[in-house]
Amino acid sequence: MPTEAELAILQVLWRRGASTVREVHEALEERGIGYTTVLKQMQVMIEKGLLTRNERYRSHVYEARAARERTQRQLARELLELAFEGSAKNLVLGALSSKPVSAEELREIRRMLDAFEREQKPEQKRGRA
Amino acid sequence: MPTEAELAILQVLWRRGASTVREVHEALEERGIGYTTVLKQMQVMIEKGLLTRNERYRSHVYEARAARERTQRQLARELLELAFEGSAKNLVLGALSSKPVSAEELREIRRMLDAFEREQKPEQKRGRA
DNA sequence: GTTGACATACGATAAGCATCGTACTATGCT
DNA sequence: AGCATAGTACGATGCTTATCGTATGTCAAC
Repeated sequence: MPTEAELAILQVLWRRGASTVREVHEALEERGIGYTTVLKQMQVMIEKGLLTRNERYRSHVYEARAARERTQRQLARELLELAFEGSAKNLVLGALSSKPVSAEELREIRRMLDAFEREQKPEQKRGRA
Repeated sequence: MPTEAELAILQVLWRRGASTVREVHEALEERGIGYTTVLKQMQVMIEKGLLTRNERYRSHVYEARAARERTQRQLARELLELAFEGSAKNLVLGALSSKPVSAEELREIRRMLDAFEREQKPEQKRGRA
């Protein structure tokens, strides 16, 4: 369970892929946060197992250890238990009412639901693996 | 943005309605946490504006200041920005894949989507105030 | 081989969180 | 009145987070 600052760093790494501290720091510049702060945070994240790094070069290259989707799933689960009494429906409701959602996005969500329902119902014979 | 421990207390208050510290403590007993700990936390939550209390009786009676839905909406929004790059679709996906969801719940979610789509169409509507 | 630029390592600090112990207070029973 | 009980208030502790400053290492170019 990454903290807020850690999530900001993870977001950058997920978006850019493997990066140096300097690159992450620059991507986070709008936050007005010091270089060594980012460095230290990333070092701590290594210890926590959130990142891996390649030390072959002078500037170490960091990478997120877990895929974005996996972390997101875990966070959703956590929030679900902590604040939504496990009700996925309410979490979805919260997500949708928390900010205006475009019709386009609503459509995509619906498509996702379709896919989900198909997958969840294995009583029907499936042709593909 | 309530912390984890604070959310546990809020959950109890939302479920039970106005309650004394003792009642909250008992509802949380499976956590094996001390009485004065709960008391202190609730006092802090008063200072933060998360709770209100009625001191008319010897045992003060506490109540959540914000409705469950409002807090949930805010939490969803927060997680959305922090970890999902604002993509409601991905948050919904995360919620659904984080644990098995019953067909019944899927149906309800779909119904909710319908309601949303209808609401979004005529004009830009916000959540209730 | 000294220097400047850039890197990492790491200790220090201030704030917030979760937890509890102890002190104090009000109530009711005998 | 005096005591036990059940409450609140609050300080202290240990831990984590976010932040930064300083020390130190590396390397290229003069």
